[in-house]
Amino acid sequence: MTENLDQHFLNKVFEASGITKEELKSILPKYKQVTFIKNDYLLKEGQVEKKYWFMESGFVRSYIIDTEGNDITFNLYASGDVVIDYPSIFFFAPTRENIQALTDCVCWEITFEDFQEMFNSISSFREQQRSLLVGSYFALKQHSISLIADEAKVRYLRFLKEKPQIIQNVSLKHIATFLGITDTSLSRIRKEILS
Amino acid sequence: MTENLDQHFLNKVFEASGITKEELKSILPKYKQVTFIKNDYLLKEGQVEKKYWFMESGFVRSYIIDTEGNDITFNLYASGDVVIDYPSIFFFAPTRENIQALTDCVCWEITFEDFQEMFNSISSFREQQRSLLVGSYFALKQHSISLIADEAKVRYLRFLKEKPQIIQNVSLKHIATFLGITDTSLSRIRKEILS
DNA sequence: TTCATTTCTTGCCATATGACAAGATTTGTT
DNA sequence: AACAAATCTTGTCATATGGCAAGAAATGAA
Repeated sequence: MTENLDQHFLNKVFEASGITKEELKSILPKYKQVTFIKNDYLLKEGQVEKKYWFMESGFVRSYIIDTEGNDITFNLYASGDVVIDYPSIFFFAPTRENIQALTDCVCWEITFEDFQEMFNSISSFREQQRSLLVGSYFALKQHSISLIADEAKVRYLRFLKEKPQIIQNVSLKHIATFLGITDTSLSRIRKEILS
Repeated sequence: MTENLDQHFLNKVFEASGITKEELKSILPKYKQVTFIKNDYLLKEGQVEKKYWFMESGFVRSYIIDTEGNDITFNLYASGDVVIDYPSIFFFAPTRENIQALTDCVCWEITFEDFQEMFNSISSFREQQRSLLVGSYFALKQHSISLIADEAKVRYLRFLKEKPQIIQNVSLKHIATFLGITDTSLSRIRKEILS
């Protein structure tokens, strides 16, 4: 890992958030580049998450197994996204969620300790991280409203528009459960859209 | 407002969060007791939220009007809950949501400035407020999964168990849209449960 | 290339829930 | 008390989506 090149990706992540170059010098070294290969688990049900990741490349899926044993995709992540289970990491609670690499991935990992230390000492980092959390909350809120208010076709079309690269790289059955429908229904919806 | 008595409620809110008596002396005065009467709006679509509330008594509903003009309850609040639209307050963004008192309410109001100042200067306050946000995120996550994985009857029964006081005090049509169904369906589900 | 596995599509039928409308009941107002 | 308005229930019918299974297509392994 050549230090200068490695930092390129995170520089891009942080540059828009009012963090100074000086602060970046203490922030960036806390992030470690890690790679996952297809099917690796970033987090498994029952574990307490102690670190989280910025994704540089690849695709990741989080899912839960519901009470009837169904596999339900809770979220799909791509380049630029933050992969984190907030409740587990902040409450030191065993997660109910599995997070798995769908493809080989390059990620930037930070431990909760390092995060916590910088969150308390660097106010611009604090603002940026809080924004990420609120942004996740907002996205989840939109998704939740969509599940109630929109029919499945609309949810699919919206997702297609917002995350085309995910539609192209993730299998339909995973996208379907994320949208709250079966793969069969999604297949029919796609057929209907084509005509 | 007699200072000593007024603070009783917030003392209870803060006491479990490791905030010292000393710190409470600077925190509590920032909260102002306010009352809303039935049908008052705490927040209206298009506004930027600049304060938020701890509820001491009463019931509050947040709702959005979707693209087809349907009124959809997004959340229902009761005593002890925090009434806040995180994305609006943190991003200074006009909200899409309406927040309205369903009954007369007593609340404790804090402005975003005061919040922000204490968030940056008092670490235990910061932890407590971050926990509230993560807790909201977690609740929303559970609700979202339930919308996908559970049939309507299960969602109703779970809500009935978790928030019985809301079921007893809020009209069915509001509870129904919160659960993602129509009031007609909810009425049938209730009938079915009785037998 | 060949075979096995996974993914996607399609058909048939079942079912949960919605749309609409009419009563019944409750609540609020004067 | 008496009326109006809002809320809740119920009936009939429509429809989006699910369950299951079979085949087609794509992917991966040897």
